Amino acid sequence: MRTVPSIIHLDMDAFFAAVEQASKPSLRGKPVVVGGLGGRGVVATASYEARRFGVHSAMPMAQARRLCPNAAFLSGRFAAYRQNSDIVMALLRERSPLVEPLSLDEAFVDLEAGPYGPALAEVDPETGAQLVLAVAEDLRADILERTGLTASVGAAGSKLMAKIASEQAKPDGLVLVEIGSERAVLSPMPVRALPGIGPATEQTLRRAGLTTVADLADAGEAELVHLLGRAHGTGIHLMAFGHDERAVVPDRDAKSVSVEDTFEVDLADRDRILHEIDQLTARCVKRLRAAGRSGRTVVLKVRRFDFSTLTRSETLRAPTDDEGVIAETARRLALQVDTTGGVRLLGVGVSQLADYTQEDLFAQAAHTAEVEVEVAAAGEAEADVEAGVASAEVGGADAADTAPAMPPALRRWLPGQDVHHAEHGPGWVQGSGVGRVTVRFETPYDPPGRVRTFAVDDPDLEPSDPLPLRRA
DNA sequence: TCTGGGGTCCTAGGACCC
DNA sequence: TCTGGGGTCCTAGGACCC
Repeated sequence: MRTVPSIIHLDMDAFFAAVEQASKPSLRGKPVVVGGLGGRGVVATASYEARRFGVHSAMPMAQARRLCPNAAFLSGRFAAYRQNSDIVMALLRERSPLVEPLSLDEAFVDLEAGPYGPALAEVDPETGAQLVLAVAEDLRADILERTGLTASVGAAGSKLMAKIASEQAKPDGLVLVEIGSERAVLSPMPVRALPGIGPATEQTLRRAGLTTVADLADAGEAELVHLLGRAHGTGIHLMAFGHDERAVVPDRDAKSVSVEDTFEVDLADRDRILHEIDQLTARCVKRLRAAGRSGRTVVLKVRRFDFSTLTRSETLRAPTDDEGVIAETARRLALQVDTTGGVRLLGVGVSQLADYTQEDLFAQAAHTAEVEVEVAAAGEAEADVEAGVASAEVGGADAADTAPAMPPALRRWLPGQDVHHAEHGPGWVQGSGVGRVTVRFETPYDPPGRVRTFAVDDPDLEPSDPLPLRRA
């Protein structure tokens, strides 16, 4: 048990939308919505201005447009988010080597392991809390100075309470939960405030008459285990008392790699489905190899026209990063799924990852031989596999979307995208349609800029990298 | 204009082995 | 003839998080 609230949880405020507003001066103070702009997109992040209209994360984009038609709707710029996330994480590591990122915009830090550790170990609890507050405010000021973005911070004696504190601190705030006050803070909160309690668990608890964290503490472990199962029940029982001994652990290795796509229109054609599986496999393998890993279990995910979702998996005899082996496996799994009525989403993933890549040619050859025997045993399946392979190869050969140099006429201009014009300099795409693209020319360092419209194939206009939010 | 994409952890049943 | 228990691996699905 800590005597000083030396674990902090940092959470950037409306991160994606805030990066957009910092990058694009004309959007500051205005509603901004970042997410999928297609017919089936959802909101990733809404700025606080957009939230006032009821727009929030995971909401269908169509609904967000109805609620807030005057917002700027932007597709994400992950390079820009990554850039700024790297700056923030580096500032955290100046305070302690024990930084556990949870996503691009969120992390735990254990200050006891860093330069303030010795001081925190010496002082009385009251002085320790003051020191933590000073460190956290200094951190928030550094982040603002280096990125122009605001962060909220919670400080406490455990991950659980630090996370709850940062939620209370939002936006642009700092909250510290004093050691010993955990139960008083938690008791009046709705059960949903506890991480790990989502809509389904909330319903289960509500049916049992449990709505606040105090109710959970009173219920007792046996009842919670009965309602929620062993692991979840005991975990939530501990949390309800503010007990949480989990350590801050940096550098967690990924346990799976996966790629998925929702299609604008459901896929009905089997050959088209097999072709998409090949494309997804290629993307999955690229990321697997970039991480220097290989996997033993191949997972195919299918979401059907009615949103019913299922997975099929197969575990190989040895880990592989071979695109052919993984694609062959995923295609075989696809043939086990009933796709009549259409397919809304396909996904390909790999799990049971091995630490490094080893070409186990013998195991792969043995596996392939095994599969051929199985397939030969089922005549109909054999015909399907061969038809699938043949059409996928044809599809791959003429797929223009993978060509490295796309002809300018086929270029896609996405709202929010960074561009550079030979004459007008840096700007971003406001919108495009009917052969035209509208660009606003402004940078993070200047007042709002002017808008101009070009032909979509204007040779002077090209995509560009995001600018840093602060000049070097 | 209903419902993204990338993950983690847990449960439960069946196979298989000792 | 009737009847074990435990452990591990694989598969499928579900809840949850950002």
